[in-house]
Amino acid sequence: MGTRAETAAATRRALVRAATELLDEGGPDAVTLRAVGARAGVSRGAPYGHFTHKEHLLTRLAIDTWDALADDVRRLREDDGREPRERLEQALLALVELGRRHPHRYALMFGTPADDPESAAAASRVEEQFLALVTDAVGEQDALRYGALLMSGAHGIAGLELSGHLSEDKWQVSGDELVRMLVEGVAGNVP
Amino acid sequence: MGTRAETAAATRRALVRAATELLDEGGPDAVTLRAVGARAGVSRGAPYGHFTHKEHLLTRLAIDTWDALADDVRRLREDDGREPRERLEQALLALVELGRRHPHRYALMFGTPADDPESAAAASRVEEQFLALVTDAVGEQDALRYGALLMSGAHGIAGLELSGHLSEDKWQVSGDELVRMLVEGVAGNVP
DNA sequence: GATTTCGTGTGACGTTGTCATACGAACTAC
DNA sequence: GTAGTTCGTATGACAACGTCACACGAAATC
Repeated sequence: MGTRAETAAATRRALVRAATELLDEGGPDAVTLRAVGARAGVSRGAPYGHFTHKEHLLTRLAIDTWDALADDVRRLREDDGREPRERLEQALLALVELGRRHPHRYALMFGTPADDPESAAAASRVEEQFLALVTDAVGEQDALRYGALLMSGAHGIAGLELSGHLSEDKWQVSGDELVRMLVEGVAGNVP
Repeated sequence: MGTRAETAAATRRALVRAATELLDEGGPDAVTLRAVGARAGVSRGAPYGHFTHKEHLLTRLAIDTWDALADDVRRLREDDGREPRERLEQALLALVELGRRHPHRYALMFGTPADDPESAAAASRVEEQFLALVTDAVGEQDALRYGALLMSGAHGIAGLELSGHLSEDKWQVSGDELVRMLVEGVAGNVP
């Protein structure tokens, strides 16, 4: 890492890593450019050499999370040992689980309208992977409609869990069970 | 409005009103206590006489929106001219429509875990009203589970619409159609 | 070896949330 | 009616933040 381009790329990675850690540990308020710079071992102004403004850095975090999710779903798709419907259910559970494990990243992904084209592309890759699973499970006919319904359902379950509006005490049902009911209700009607 | 208590209450109302307008017009970033004070005709420090901190004021906005939604659903419930399933569908559509009409208020309601007990109570009132509609449509048995699933579905549809991940061009289906599919799939199985 | 490039450090500015303090008018008690 | 109290409001101040302008210095280019 002697060359300048290499150290600059390393700094950029360190910035993204620091921002991710700060977000996971302390939520969005903890992600200040000063703190990010400090944790990455650079000054408070250094991020501006790599990102135009703070939101640009946050968008990068969202893209990375989208991409990681796309990889997870892709791996699920390549697992031939399961029934299509079970793989579909696993993919929806992966989204809900992402919300549980990294709530602030999840909020970042869906928080604000994705105006950034790169972010939209990353989200599209997840949707493509997911849509293929839906097609395997319910057939090509109406896969789009069912896919939209399933994604909405899973996203709603994740969202209500995150905002604390899906207490198991109150509704007598867990998020995982809701995902199963969702798949059953949608894919069960289309044999 | 001569007495002091009256003018203070009027100021408080003006602050809430100003904050609501600023939120609707310019999103969360536009809601600064200075701007709220200015629009309400008071100084930047005046809000601290009525709310402990900024988040307290925002929580009040969320509660008011929850209460307005509860009223809407209650009115729907008292409309005896419709089939139970249609009223249920209307209630879910009301949630989605709230997201469309007041996206920033919607984000406020579900944005952060509702730690405030008053806010949780307001949300509970909506859930009670909604649960009664579900019971009318699918019976008392498993109404809780189906209610949770329907709420999740509607919330997910609203959320994906707000974040731009439910483009009709891509999925060949509108949010309203998804709500209908959701009610059909859930309430249709329980005659 | 001289010059250019560019990632980085630093100072500065405006804005924001929040607190301490001071003012003044409405309320209370005599 | 007057004196004292209460409390909503106005103002000054402070730290933290995002962001820009500028300067420095080492790597890259010739």
